[in-house]
Amino acid sequence: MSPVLPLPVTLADRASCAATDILRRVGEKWSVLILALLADRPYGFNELDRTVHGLSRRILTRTLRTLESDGLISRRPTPERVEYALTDLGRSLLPLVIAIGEWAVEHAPDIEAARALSQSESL
Amino acid sequence: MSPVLPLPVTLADRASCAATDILRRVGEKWSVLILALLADRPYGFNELDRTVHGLSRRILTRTLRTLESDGLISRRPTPERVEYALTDLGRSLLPLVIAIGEWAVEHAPDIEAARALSQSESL
DNA sequence: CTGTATCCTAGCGGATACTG
DNA sequence: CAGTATCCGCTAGGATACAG
Repeated sequence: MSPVLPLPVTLADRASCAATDILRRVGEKWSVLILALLADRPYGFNELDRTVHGLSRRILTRTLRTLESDGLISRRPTPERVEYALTDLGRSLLPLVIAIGEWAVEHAPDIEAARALSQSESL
Repeated sequence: MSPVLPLPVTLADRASCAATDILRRVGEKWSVLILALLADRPYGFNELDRTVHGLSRRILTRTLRTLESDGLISRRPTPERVEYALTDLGRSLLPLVIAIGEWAVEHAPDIEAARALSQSESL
């Protein structure tokens, strides 16, 4: 009935395709964390490097570039450092992402249970 | 998956870690679309295969397995077919994902502009 | 301080063919 | 009808070293 990917018809279809696009970008391993940090205040490059443990400089650079090219964060070089900050666009997206995070925290037991169940079934 | 980050402290931190976890699963290429379809009614395997063009059987199977093991959809074999349906958990998540999709549709021009800009800058 | 350059691994996404 | 089995390319993620 509903013709899918090429021609999304319903709002849910169109929204779901657009959603996947964003989810895949924001779903990159460190994107959300960086967005959450920048929500408080701007950060310098090395500041981010020091703050986020386990994140290599290479990946940090790439993640920042991606977020910047999507217009979610801004990059402003100053004499002392390069400052990254949330844009208005990024700031408007953040609540939605945080909402998913809160959903995940709230339903963690259900998800855990489901995974444990499917785990035990596969044995 | 990875044993996540360093001790998340604030609610935003905790939510952002949990968010990444979910985003990465739901961000799989066909997950949202399948969830959106099942939001209407249950579907059989081949019905999904026929409805979603461009999706191979192998990927469909894997996607369904993942969604099922996360408790977002249910799998019920009947004499005629195997029926996949949204669970309550999945149904509770869907609005949040759709919200992101709507955000994406609404801000598509901004994102486009940002990408075009960064594209032209790199030349 | 702010990155690049190289090299490597694991996993997603897909094409194609086969199975009970 | 509902999947598996094989094989393959691409890219995210990371370790390490070097550079302006």
